[in-house]
Amino acid sequence: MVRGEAELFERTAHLFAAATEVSCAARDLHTWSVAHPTAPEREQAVRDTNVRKMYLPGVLFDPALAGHLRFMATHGARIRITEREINETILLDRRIAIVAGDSVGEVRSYTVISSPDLVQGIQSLFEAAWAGATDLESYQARFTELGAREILEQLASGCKDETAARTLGVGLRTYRRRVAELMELLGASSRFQAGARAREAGLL
Amino acid sequence: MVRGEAELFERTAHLFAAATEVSCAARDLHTWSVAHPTAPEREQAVRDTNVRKMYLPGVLFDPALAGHLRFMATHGARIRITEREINETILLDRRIAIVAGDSVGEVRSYTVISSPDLVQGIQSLFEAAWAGATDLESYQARFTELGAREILEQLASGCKDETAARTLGVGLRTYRRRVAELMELLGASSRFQAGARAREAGLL
DNA sequence: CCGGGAATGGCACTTTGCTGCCAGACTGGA
DNA sequence: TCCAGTCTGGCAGCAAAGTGCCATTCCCGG
Repeated sequence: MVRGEAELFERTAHLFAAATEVSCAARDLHTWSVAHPTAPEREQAVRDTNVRKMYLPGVLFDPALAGHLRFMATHGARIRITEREINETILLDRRIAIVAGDSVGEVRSYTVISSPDLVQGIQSLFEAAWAGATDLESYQARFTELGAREILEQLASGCKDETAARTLGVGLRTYRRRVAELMELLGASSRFQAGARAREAGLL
Repeated sequence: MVRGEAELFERTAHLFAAATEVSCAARDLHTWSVAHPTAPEREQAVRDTNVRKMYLPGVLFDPALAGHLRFMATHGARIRITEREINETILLDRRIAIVAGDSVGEVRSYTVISSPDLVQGIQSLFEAAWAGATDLESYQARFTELGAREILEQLASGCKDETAARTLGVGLRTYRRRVAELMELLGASSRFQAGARAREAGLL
C-alpha cells in the first residue's frame, strides 16, 4: 500500500521498465499518464511492450487525453472504451496488480499486489471487462459519424429542438435521440451541464 | 468609408490621438480594443481624455475583456452596460463619428463621418442610449450579489431545479427566476447554450 | 409608526425537453 | 427473395423548465 502517485512511481518504476505486458484501466488519465508523459526514448519501449488501456468515454473529450491516446495507439498500444464504471487498475505481466483506492483529499492510495491468486482473479476481471469494451477506433467512428458536430452547433445556437431538427433535416424524435446519446457520452444529466462539458472539452 | 480595421486605424490614428472626448459603443471588443491594447505610455492619454464606453452585458464574461474594462475604468474611463442591441459606433469630440457596418466575410466596413449635422444626430442617439445604460460597477454588483456563483454550481452539477433550490434554501420559483436572469445576462436562450457560455467565460 | 418598493415563494399554466413504443424504411447477408 | 438487425420518426405520456399572477414579507426612508 502506497500513498500518492509520486511514491507509487518511485516504487514501481522498475516494474514498469521490465514489463512486457501492461494492462491498464482508468477513469481518466489526469492522475498519472499525463503527469508522466511518455518520453521520446520510450517509444520503442511502448512498441516492445504489449500495452492495453481501457478508459471511460469521457477521455475522448479532453484534447490532451485524446492526443495521448492517439500517440499510444500509433505506437502499438491497444485502446478500448468501456461504458461500465471501473476502478483504476494496472496489471503487469500477469504477476503484479496495482489497484487504486479512494482518494483521501488530494492523495490517492494504491495497493500493489503480487500474490498470484489475487493477481489472477483481478486479471480475469480485467479480461472480462476488456472483452466487453469497444475499440477506440470504432468508438470514435461511432461518435464522429453521429454528426455530433452538427448537433452541438444547433445546441450551442440556443434554438429549440424543433428548429434544430428542421435545420438538420431530421425528425424531432431522432434529433432528441442524438442529443440524449451525446449527453450520455458527455456524462451530463442536464443540458446546462452538457453545454459546460462540451465547451470544456473544446468541442465548440 | 473604409474596409477593415487595419485601414480604419491607419486613417484615424491622428484623430484618436488628438481627441479629448471619445465616446464608444460596441457589442464586443474583439474587433479592435483588444487587438490594439492601450500601450503603457497611453495611460496618461486615457486620463486626459474624456472616455466613455458602452457595451452589451456579454463583455463581462470574457476574462480578457473584463481585464481591459477594469484597466480603462481605473484610468478614468466611464463604462456602462446597455441591454439594447447597439451598432458599433465611435464619436470623437462631437465632430467625428465612426459607424461600423456589416461585416462582409472577415472584413468589416466602417464609415467615417464628419458632417456636423450627421454627427450631431448620432451623438444625440448615443447620449440617449448612454442615459439608459447602467454603470459597470452597479451592473457588476448586481451580478455578483445575485449569488451567481452558487447558481452556476448547481446548474453545472446537473441536478434538477427542485434539488438545487432546496440545496440553496430558496424557493423553486426564486431559483428559476435567478436562472432566467443569469441566462439573460449570458445572452443564452437555452440551458445548453448557457452552460457553454458560462464555461467559455471561465465562470465554472 | 406608516407607506411604498423590492424580493420572495406558492400556485397554476404553458412550453420545452425526454423517453417508451411501435410501425415503416433501409441494409446486408443467407 | 426473405429474414434479421438497424435506423427512423410519429405519437403519446410524462418530467422538467419557464412564466404570469398575487399574497406575503422585508427593508428603508419619511
